[in-house]
Amino acid sequence: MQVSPQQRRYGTATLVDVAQEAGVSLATASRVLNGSTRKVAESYRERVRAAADKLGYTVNVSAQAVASGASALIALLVADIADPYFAQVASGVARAADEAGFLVTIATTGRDPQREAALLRVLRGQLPRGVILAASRMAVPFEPVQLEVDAIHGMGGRVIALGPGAAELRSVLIDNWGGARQLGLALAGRGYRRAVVLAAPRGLITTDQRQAGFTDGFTAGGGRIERVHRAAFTREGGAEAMREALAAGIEPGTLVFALSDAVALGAVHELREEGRQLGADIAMAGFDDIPASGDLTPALTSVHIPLEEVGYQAVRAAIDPEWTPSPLALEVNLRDSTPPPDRVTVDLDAVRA
Amino acid sequence: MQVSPQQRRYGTATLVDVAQEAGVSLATASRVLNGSTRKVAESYRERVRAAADKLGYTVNVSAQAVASGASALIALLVADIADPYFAQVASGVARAADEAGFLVTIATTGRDPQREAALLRVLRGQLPRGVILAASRMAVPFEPVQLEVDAIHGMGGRVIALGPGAAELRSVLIDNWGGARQLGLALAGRGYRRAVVLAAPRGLITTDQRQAGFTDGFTAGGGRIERVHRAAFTREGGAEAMREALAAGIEPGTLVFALSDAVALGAVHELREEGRQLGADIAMAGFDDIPASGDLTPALTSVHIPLEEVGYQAVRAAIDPEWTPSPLALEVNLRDSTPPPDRVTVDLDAVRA
DNA sequence: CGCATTAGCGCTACACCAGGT
DNA sequence: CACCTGGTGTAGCGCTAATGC
Repeated sequence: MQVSPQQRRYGTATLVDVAQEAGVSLATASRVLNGSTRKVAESYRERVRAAADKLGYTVNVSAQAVASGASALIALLVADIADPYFAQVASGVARAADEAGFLVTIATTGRDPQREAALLRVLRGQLPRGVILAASRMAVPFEPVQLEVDAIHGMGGRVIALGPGAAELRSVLIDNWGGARQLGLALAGRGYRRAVVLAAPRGLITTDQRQAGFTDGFTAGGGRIERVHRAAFTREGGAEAMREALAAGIEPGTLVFALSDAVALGAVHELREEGRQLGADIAMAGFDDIPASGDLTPALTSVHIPLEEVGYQAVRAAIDPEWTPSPLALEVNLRDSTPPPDRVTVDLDAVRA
Repeated sequence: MQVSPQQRRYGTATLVDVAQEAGVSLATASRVLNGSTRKVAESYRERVRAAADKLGYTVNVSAQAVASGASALIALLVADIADPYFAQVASGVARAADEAGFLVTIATTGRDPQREAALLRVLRGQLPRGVILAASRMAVPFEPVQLEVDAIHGMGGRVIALGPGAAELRSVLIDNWGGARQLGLALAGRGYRRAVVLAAPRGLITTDQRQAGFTDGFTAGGGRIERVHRAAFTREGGAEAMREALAAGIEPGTLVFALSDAVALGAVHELREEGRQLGADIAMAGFDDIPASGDLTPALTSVHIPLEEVGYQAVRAAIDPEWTPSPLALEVNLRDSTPPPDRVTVDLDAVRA
């Protein structure tokens, strides 16, 4: 925080300068330029605005924050901004924040709860109006994180969770369970009977819900979950889980369900490395429906989440007192990575059994 | 900026509280907790830290910024955070900022210079130590943007440009021209003789350089640029340009060079819609080598840019006075979207001519 | 040398006051 | 004269950095 002399304001006009230039009081200038509901005569408004324009004035938001005790800031916490899932959410957050005249600060947790807690503490120092917790939430809340969340509430900030509803937190609801169930039903309906699940470590609400929903739907449709392979909830994790799955043996015509598209993409990569074919040989379905999934050949079956909208709603939830959660529509997109399984294969299979 | 009474600090400890709790002066507490090189006896350090911990103290960065005239903030301006190119850069920025104890604010311009200027003005209000301009820069600087850049310099902030070197700005250099030239040479070397370029509107430094470099390399290798189709520098623009290109007719064995992978991905989508095949039928090369390009089948030939590193270096350039630009290594990755063109096709072609 | 004291950063919010009904 | 309307004056937000002891 060492500051060289010339770093200390040089050529940067302050409100005092503007007021002086306009020949009005500091208070009036403040009211014209930076909010307040109080009325100011049009003639004064003009003069102040002209002066501000002439001097290239910009409000010092830090000073504003110090004086008012709150800032027009939204803090966004994601696991990894390079991940298309979070990037899309961030896009919606940026759009909503911009519309509302808010600035966005972003930080990445790398999926480490310890880091998440530390970052929350730092972010709290910005007195953000809202904090959006997009990094994966645990079923059993991590104590230090919980403490920070409470502290943010204490200073008047709002904490928004994505996905699972949570007590004490506003949430943008994502029906992971329902979407996964629909997917399971649809794929069973297409004729799949055996599935292998590429899952994440237990404890993440999102993944637990997806796994449970899929299992429910797939078995309800007459299918059976043969095995579950767990690895990190990332692309690399997907490759790893798939390696494991292949080592354990996967018969042609088996469906592989990855708990996210990122995991699925990693798995597809691995599967191809091993010389297997995506589609009729090994079918694959993901979740999230990120853009890259559509570029895959054959295109990946997935459950579409309007992620940009999720981010947008999260900001609304943070800054609009009237906001109420409205369920976001998920959509199952069956594509060619899960073709109707070959009848012959199914019959042979029955015979073999 | 209206603040309800309970938004006004409640339960949030300040430095005064900590100092009181620890039984030391405000100044000492400040020195212990928030930097400064001045020495404080270990016994005092202990007491202050214990008090801070007990009260859950976090420095109010806004107050810090007001008092010191600078904040530990990096502002990042991108065209579109959902775009993998920018998402990867952002990832590197986040990592570097975190390492250095900086916070990152992010804003999206949507490729609109007008918006860029407006956002820069707002961001300036945060007194960021550095501003990273990742949104596409124009060959002819947009006046209002230039004014804001000057203002930021005036207040002691550093403005970092990505890509093309620029007078007066520190830049993380990306050798678009050289990379594109290598690509052109390599593809001519593989045997391609005719190329169609899917380009962006003139005026963007990045795209102009890539187009020029490719043209240089490809013709040097014995190839010829048949046509250039211009559309927006986005995925949708790629689809549009490809539509145009297909309408104008593309012979099998022709190489299509898209100025970015995003453009290429849009083009591939379009090409498939039209029933054409990627590879031997229509070959395609992109630029950037974003992860999604590797998931394409056949995988997309592209020029790899270490985007995460670009973001990382940008932050270093912003906060490290000693930083000097070191060229980042680009790498041409020839993949199956540009197979060696069929000899027969080439011969037939020669006969036909 | 190592601590405490304090001015002041830019701004907002409140208290205040002048003039017209 | 009390009341509104629309301006001014200024305390103080939490912190840093220069000065004092």
